[in-house]
Amino acid sequence: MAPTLDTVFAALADPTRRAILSMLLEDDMAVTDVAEPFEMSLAAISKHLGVLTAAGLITQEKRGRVKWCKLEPDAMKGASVWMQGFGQFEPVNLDAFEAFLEREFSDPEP
Amino acid sequence: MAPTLDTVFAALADPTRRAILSMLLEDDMAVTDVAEPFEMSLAAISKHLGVLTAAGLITQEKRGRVKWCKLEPDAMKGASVWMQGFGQFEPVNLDAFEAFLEREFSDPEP
DNA sequence: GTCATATTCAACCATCTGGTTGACGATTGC
DNA sequence: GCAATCGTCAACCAGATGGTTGAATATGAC
Repeated sequence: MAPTLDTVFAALADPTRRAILSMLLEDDMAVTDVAEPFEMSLAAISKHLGVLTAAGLITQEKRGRVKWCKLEPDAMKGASVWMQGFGQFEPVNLDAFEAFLEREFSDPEP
Repeated sequence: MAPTLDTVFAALADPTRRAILSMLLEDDMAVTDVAEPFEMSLAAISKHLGVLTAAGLITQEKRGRVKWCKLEPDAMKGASVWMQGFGQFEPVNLDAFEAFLEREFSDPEP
């Protein structure tokens, strides 16, 4: 699923998912280990990981019976740059600018 | 309502709200004028503006019977900094950006 | 083969979200 | 005063979201 500003921002809007991303900043982790510090079911964490994967913020690789989660920080690039556009007051058409960013960052070149 | 990462990211997850913020980048606007380009009711836009206000991304000031909306880009800072913690995202690829500007301003759509 | 571990799936539920419509209060202009 | 304009409120609706539980699927260990 192609990551978009919609999916990335929506994924980042949940504190559990942001905490998961922070954990993965230190190292890759198995699903069960990701779930351990949270007071919710493994299935709920599995859903959160699905949202993060759909947004491109993590990738999951199955080795044996363990699925490893790996942070993909580049998926934040588009969102980060979009926000930076508000730090400097460019006189540019921001709607088109947003479309430009989507093409550049969300749509891997063939 | 205190702006948080939750409210800011959630507010940014909607394309209508991002478009509104882009419009406000150029100038302050009245609610009716904000709503004009969108194909939805004024009440719907009013709700979106409420979400943006709750997130601190805009402020609204009533002068006469007109309510003016003003961008507050500083509200993005927390979210921006949080993302920077995941890596430095170079600002836009300038070559691609110039090509974009070229298409945008000098090339009428076929 | 059998059992335990790792993870997802399916169904369900409560709540949130983004939209609608119609009524309403506030303000301006004639 | 009266009509028009600006914007919000309230009630409602369909669909998404975030959680649960229990069954199912893989894989590894013995």
